[in-house]
Amino acid sequence: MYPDENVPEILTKPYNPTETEQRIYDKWLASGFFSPEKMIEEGIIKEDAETFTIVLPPPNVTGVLHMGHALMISWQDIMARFARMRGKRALWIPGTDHAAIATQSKVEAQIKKEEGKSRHDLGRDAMLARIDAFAQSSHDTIVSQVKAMGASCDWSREAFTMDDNRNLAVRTIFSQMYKDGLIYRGHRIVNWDPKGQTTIADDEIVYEERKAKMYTFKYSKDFPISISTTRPETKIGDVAVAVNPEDTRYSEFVGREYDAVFCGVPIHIKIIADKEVDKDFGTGALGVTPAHSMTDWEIADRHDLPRPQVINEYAKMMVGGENLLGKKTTEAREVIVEWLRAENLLEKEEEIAQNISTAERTGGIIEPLPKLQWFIAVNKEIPGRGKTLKDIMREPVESGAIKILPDHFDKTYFHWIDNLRDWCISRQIWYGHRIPVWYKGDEVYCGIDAPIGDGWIQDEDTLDTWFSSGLWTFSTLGWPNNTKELEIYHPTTVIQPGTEILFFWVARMILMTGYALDTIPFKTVLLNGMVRDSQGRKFSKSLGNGGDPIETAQKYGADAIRMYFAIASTPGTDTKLYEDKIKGYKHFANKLWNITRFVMARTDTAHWTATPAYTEADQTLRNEFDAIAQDVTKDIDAYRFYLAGEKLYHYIWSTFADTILEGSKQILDGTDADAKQSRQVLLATILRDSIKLLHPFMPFVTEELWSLIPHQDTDHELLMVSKWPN
RNA sequence: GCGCGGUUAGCUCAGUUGGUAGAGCGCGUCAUUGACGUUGACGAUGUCGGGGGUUCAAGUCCCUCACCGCGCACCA
Repeated sequence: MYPDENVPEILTKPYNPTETEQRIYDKWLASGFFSPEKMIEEGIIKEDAETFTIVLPPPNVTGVLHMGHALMISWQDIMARFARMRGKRALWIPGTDHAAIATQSKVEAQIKKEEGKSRHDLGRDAMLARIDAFAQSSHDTIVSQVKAMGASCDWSREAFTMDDNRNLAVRTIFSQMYKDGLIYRGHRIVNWDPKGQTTIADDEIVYEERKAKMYTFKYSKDFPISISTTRPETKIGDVAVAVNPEDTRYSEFVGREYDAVFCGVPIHIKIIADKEVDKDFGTGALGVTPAHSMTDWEIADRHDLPRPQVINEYAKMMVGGENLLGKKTTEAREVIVEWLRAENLLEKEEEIAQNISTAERTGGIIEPLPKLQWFIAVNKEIPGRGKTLKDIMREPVESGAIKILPDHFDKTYFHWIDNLRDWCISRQIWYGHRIPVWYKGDEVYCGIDAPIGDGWIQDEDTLDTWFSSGLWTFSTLGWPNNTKELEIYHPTTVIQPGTEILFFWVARMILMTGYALDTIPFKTVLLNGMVRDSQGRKFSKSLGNGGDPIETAQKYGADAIRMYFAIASTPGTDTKLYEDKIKGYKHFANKLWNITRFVMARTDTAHWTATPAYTEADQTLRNEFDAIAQDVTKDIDAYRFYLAGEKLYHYIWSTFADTILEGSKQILDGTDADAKQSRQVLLATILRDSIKLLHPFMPFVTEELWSLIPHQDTDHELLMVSKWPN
């Protein structure tokens, strides 16, 4: 029986994360060491220490943190704490994202539900005030949750994608791009979301497979060619029938023009030949509707065709007689099909599977419409640079200046760039960065600030949220001001987004940084997959399948969730969440707690501070540990947290506790004084170094234990800034 | 249609450069008033999706097929 005289009272009870974590986080905050400048001031690191910079992918201010955020914070904090302990000038910049359409539609839905009002009932200013209030409260929740996960972010540098500094950055880069001719206003066919009443970018479209009816018919009895469509209501807007140039069935008609009255609407159809037409699809003839189909718009470009619009922003018919005018597209479709039947023009009706385009945020069915919008030209040469924005996006990944992990994602990335069209950046919503363009009569002014003089009216539209997110690595460091911080901390070291925002965000950051600073935003892109429930489903409120990391942290400790995500999740791959496993890591924290209790009970301070002199057997054990430590260091360096975490878990539990510690009992109770002394030092030093190695993964329990064990002079009283072993 | 990923123990997943198949959970047997029951010891379970190839040696490299997931394109 060993008296616990060397053991602090707190260690005699099981480890209690909920009692500990808040206290520890406050201690870290009070130290100021989340700011690298404070570490320099205290002499812990040198001013010229290598930098490690990471920006937090800013969570949307649309509510609360979810498991995906918990994963993201777990990995990033491992990197930040690891870098800090290795003596780097480590900076982790936190922030939140205004998320434009996501936030606005959330608040709109809430107001609609609770007060039955639309945003137009409230008006722009009142609506924006409501959104701001919501965003502020979401922000506060999110920040407290990020802290609860133990994130060692430098809160003094916290940013918001729509605060004053970031707004200045947006206006600055917009006007530069405008002057360079890379941003232009154009009347083009865009993805219109009738539900959200805004345009959206190509990559904001989500395709859903549905069954649809395809109708085959002729415009009129004497029209020579049959066409097929799933959307008969758009055919009022047809101006041509296109066939493949090689299609001999129709070659005699090419060049001819016909007039018809289609469901009461006069139309004029020209027969044209275009290579885009697949002669094996349907009848091999395509009714060309330039205003309501992307490909048809391009065909119209090539053949100089008119582009009459027949469907409006509310997905209702804007031409036709009483039977059509003002009707929803789905109703109009019925009307026209009935008319075709009555006129005996309908030749075939068949069910086909088709991909329908929906808006990512609102779920609205996309209606392609011609509209006057703002675009970024990705294929245009940048004045004085001899390359395009597409080149800027492609080059650093091609050359290896930016490394994507897992590396097979670079193929996906290049594929996306190759298919990229001009980026539509204007949105008809209110919440977001207002486009810095003003109009007066025919005059157009673009600048960082409003033009001088009366009568200027600012563009009503706001910018795609990813426009400001694209500036995140450098706008958070003070750009467009030429700050010292920008010089020191940029390009950042690594960024860690989910695979689903590789295009939305990663590509846009590379574009914006390459354009504005002629450099890269980061050197490594570490992608994480999605966190799903144990059945592989997405977490969602409607499913009620949980997914609240804070609730889970209260139950098992933030350390347990962090260790879980470190080990259970590999780059680029989805992770299913199992509570039992998280529970296992809570047990592990307690195991470490009890290991410390044992070691402290059988050692005294001298063993922790002595210069080690081991017996041969103990030296071997120490060497084994050193090898593990080196491995772990290499693994973290190479972003293999799952390997590092698992090695530590195993070493500490199976090797250190079950083998070394169990084997020590005999030695400690034995009569060989040298062996005993050696073993006591061994236990103390391996434990101390294990606590260090584990700190990036499980910062709370390790910091708490650190405060209880004796230290060497070379170590700091805070584990967070103590020296990494090896 | 093009591309990417996955398929390893009952379940969930590792397996970094090719060198005798691993972990956790679960399961079975046993132990224990001695740091910890949030414990310990021991144990069972695998034609590493199918087929072919390269190699002294393949879960790992190459080809091919199947199924699952995803991205892009098409979507008249």
